[in-house]
Amino acid sequence: MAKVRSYKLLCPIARALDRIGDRWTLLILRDLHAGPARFSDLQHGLTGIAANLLTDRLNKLTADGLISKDAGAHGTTLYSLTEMGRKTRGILFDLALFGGLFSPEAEVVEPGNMRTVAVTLGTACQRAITADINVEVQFVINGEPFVLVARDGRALMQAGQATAPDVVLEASYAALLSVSEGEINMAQFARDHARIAVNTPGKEVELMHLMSAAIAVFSR
Amino acid sequence: MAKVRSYKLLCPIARALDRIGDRWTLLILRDLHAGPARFSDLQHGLTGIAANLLTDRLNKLTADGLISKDAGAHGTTLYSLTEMGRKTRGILFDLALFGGLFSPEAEVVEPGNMRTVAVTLGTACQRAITADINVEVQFVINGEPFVLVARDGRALMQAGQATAPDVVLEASYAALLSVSEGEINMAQFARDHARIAVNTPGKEVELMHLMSAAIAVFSR
DNA sequence: CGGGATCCGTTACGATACTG
DNA sequence: CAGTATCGTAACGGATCCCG
Repeated sequence: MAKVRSYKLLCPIARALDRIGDRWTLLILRDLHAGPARFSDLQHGLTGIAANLLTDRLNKLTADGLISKDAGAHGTTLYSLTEMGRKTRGILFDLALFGGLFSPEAEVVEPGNMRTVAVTLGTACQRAITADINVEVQFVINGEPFVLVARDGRALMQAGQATAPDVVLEASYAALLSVSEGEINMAQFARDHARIAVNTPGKEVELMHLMSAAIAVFSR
Repeated sequence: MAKVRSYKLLCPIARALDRIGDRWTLLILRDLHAGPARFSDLQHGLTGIAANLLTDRLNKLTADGLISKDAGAHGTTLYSLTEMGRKTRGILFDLALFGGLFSPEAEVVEPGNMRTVAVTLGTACQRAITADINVEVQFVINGEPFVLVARDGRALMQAGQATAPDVVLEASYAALLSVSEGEINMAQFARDHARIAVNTPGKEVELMHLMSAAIAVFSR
C-alpha cells in the first residue's frame, strides 16, 4: 500500500479527506453502497481503474475500517462496507446533487456498471419515503438488476434479484438521469422511457408516489 | 493551469469529483466559505500548500465557475465563492461530520488559520437555528475574529470584526473541536474553556441555546 | 477466470527559488 | 503581495505476468 500524501491537519474536513479524499476512493465507496462486490465488479464499474490502484485503495479502506473483506460464495472474495463506511452515504449523495448541476461534458461515457444508482436513487427514496409506502420493486437499469425495498418508513436499494417484486421497472441509465436532473418529469418517464410490469395491482401507484417524492429531493 | 486528470463519467458523483475532487480543492473552498480571501490568506490557511498548486487550483475553480477573482481594498486581489461555489457547503459539512468520527492522528497540526470554523460551526448554527434567535456574536478563535449573525431563522458566520456584537466569545480551536465532537459539553465549554463578554444582557442565553442546538447537529 | 503483484513510462505534487 | 519557474520525487495508468 502506497499513500504517504496526507494533510495531517486537525480540521475534521481534512481528517475526512485523509481517509476518503484520494482519487477513486469515493467512487469505490459509491459502488459498494449497492451491496457487496468482488474485485472485478469494482474494476468494471470504475471503467478500468488500474488494478494496482484498486488494490491500494481497498487495502487503505480496509486499514481505516471503512470496508471489510469477506469470503464469498465459490471461494470468491467480497468487499463490503462496514458501519463506518456506510456513513459516507450522505457525502456521496450531496456530491451527486452537486454534480447534477453541471451538464455532462462532450466525451463522457456511461460507467461500466449501474451500481451508482443505488446511492443516488436509493438515497433519494430513503429521504423521501413516508410511513404509508410498502412496496418491493425490481429495477432493471441497462439490463442490470437492482431491488428496492421500501417499507416501515425506510428504503434500501441494492444490486441483485428480488424474490417477489410487486413491480418490475425497466429503464435506461440515461433516462433515469434525465428525470432526476429535471429534464423530463415523472409522468413522461413512466410513459415514454420505462417498461413497467405490475405483479401486485395498485403497488405501481405507491412506486410512482415514492419516485415523485424522491425526484423532488434532487431539486431542493 | 495543469491539465486535469478527469474521470469523464456520466455519473453525477464523478462529475462533481471532476470539479472538486482534486487534492486541496475542497480545503480551498472550505476557507472561502468564511468569506473572501487573498492568495496569501489561503496559502497560510492550507499550511503552506505550494504556490503553484494554489495557482492551478484557483484557476481551475475560476474556469469552472465556482469562485471569482475580484479587486480588493488596496490593489489586492480577492477570491470569493460564486453562487455555484456556495453550493458546496453541504458537502463540506458532511465531510466535517464524517471526519470528526476519527480521532486525530499523532502528528496532526492546527491549520494556519481558523477559517475552517466558518463551515463547521457556521453550518451547524444554520441548521439548528430557530426563528426566536436574534443575536450577533464576535467569536475570537485562537486570536482570529469571526462574526456570527443569527436572525430571522438564518445564521451566517464570516471572518472579520463585528460592528456591534451582543456577545464576545473567545476560545481556542482545540476547545471548540472538543465540544463539537462531544468530548466536553456546552456548560463545561462555557465555564472552563471560553471567555465570554456580554454587551447586551440576556443575549448570552440566546447564544448558548443556539450553540447547544448546533452541537446537537454533530451527533445525530 | 478471479484476484491480485510487478514493472515502467507519464503526470501531478511539493519545496525552493525567483520575479513583477 | 501575488504569483511564475524549475526540479526532484511520489503517485497514477497501462500492460504484463503470476498464482490458486
